[in-house]
Amino acid sequence: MREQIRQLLQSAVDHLIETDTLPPETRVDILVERTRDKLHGDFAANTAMLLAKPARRKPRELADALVAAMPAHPGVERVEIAGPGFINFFISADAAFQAVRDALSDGDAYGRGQLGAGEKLMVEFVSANPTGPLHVGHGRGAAFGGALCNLLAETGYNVHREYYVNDAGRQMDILAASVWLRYLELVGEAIRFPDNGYQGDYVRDIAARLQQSHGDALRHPAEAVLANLSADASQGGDKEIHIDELVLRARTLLGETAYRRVFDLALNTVLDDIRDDLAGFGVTYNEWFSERSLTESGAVDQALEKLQAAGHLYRNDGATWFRSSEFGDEKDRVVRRENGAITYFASDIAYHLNKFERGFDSAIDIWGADHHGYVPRVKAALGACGKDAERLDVRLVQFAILYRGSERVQMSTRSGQFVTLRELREDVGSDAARFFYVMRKPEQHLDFDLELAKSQSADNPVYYIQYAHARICSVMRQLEEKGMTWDPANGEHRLILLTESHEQDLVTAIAQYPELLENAARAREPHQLAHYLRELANAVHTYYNAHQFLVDDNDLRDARLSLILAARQVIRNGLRLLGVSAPEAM
RNA sequence: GCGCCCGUAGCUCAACCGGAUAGAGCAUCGGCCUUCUAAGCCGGCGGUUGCAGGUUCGAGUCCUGCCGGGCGCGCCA
Repeated sequence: MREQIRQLLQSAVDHLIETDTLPPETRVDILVERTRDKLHGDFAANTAMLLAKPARRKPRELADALVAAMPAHPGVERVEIAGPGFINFFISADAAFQAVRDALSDGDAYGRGQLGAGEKLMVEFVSANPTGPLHVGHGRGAAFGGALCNLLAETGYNVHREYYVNDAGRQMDILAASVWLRYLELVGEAIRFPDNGYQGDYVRDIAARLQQSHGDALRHPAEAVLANLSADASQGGDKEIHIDELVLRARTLLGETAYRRVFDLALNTVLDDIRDDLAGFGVTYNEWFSERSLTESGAVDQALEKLQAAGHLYRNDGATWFRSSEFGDEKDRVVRRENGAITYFASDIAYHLNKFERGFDSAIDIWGADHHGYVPRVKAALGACGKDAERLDVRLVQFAILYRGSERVQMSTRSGQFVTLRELREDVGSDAARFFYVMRKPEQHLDFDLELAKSQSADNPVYYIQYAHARICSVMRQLEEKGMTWDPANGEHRLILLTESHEQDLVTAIAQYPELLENAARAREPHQLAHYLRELANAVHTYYNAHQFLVDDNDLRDARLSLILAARQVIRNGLRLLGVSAPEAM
């Protein structure tokens, strides 16, 4: 309906241009909005006000002309001009009820749209380093990314969900070394665990698996492991140098083959855990893309050669730098260190080039907000390689700040002090967690009070919405128990009997759903859907309390049941996009 | 110091590319269960949208400058 009204206005504008009421070449974005106040009708357009300036005429005068030039439409009952020049549209009851019929006939497909027009879009999200379990900070990225992907897919984008696995970096080496040191402890060596090693219990678990599969085969005497190491931080030294020496020691003593076994066991164990965790959270991927595959295939070298050939690299202090400052970054960045190792940034350049070379029309990256300084350099690299950096859309998600009561919970993967996503799911459930995460717009800091989420989880708005769904299911069970029936065909014919204001409100809410999805997808804001569902649930609960559905009058009962079943369908569809279940009973 | 994000009711947050009288939940006060699930509904209280300018027919929304909070500024990832 909104689109039809937009077209009516467009033809009116065209007509005014043809008749010279408006100057030729007049361009205006015709925006049709839902009204906030029923007195203003169902839809409103500000077109006349926007045209006032180029036309040098008063808005209300133009509104009159637009209305006069507008073709008739059976769904539009009347049009009014109000306020400073709004054109308000009142749609017919029958046109409004069409949404109810659509929701019932389209079922799970109700709300789907063509905004994306099949655009091939890659969304990369979470992509946490596989050096430990996901924590609650990653949970927000997972919930947001998962919901956004669903939303975009529902509105006509061809969405590819991807997790970038950082399986090639120094952090992974530190994890492998940490596992090996814990293994040495298990087999009886008196080693000293480094300050900068991974401290979590999962490291010991992986070490135990290593012992199960390899016995004593990877054992080396503690003296050999610890010999001639520089001081650790707590010994007055540099923890980074210390840990790098330990990694090197592990590679040397174990040899490359055995070291790779330890490394891969650590990687695969953590990755399996992450995969399982996300699946349990309702988040799945089309592809887990390996960083190592980029280095091993030579893609990173090729990317650097490409930059080199274009003259965007230079050497300074023994390192190789990318002239990113010429592409909008605040300063140049190192891509190859003095010791010859490529930087994380270099493989990220290769990865982002790879995204476009794989044929995606555009890409969305979802990052933690602490990486915001990274955006300009990645876009700079794309630009320097001749790609359109505008096709990369980086969405930053602010941190979820955890509280236990009023006390802030400090988290660090390295120290092993964090609340895992798995713990959160077990405590508050996936439904509540996913909804809570996605309720706020991503750039808003999220205060996540664990005590509140656990102790008062019934207050979580997700239950309010689920309850509306369950109540409708319950009505249908009661229908059967009372020996009554619902005739869908008759219900559709009798919708005109739904004249109560609560019924009108619910009809409007149902009709709004496809438009809402489009708005939310365009803005990349799944939280709009969460808020919409709350309002829809409110309309259901209000209606439920005000009117009896299982009445003796067959026609009225059929009509009312059709309405609430349409509402149930929308709740179900919306919750599905958010990754939240729609229980039939609570 | 520079950059990005945020600042709206006591608290947590909405407000659809700028639009009509800034809305919800929680908290608080008061009503509604012999009737389809009270995890619900209805009503009251609660606002100089951080401050000061500017642009506009119109600003919570855009621009400038302050104030306050968060994050980032590495040959780490």
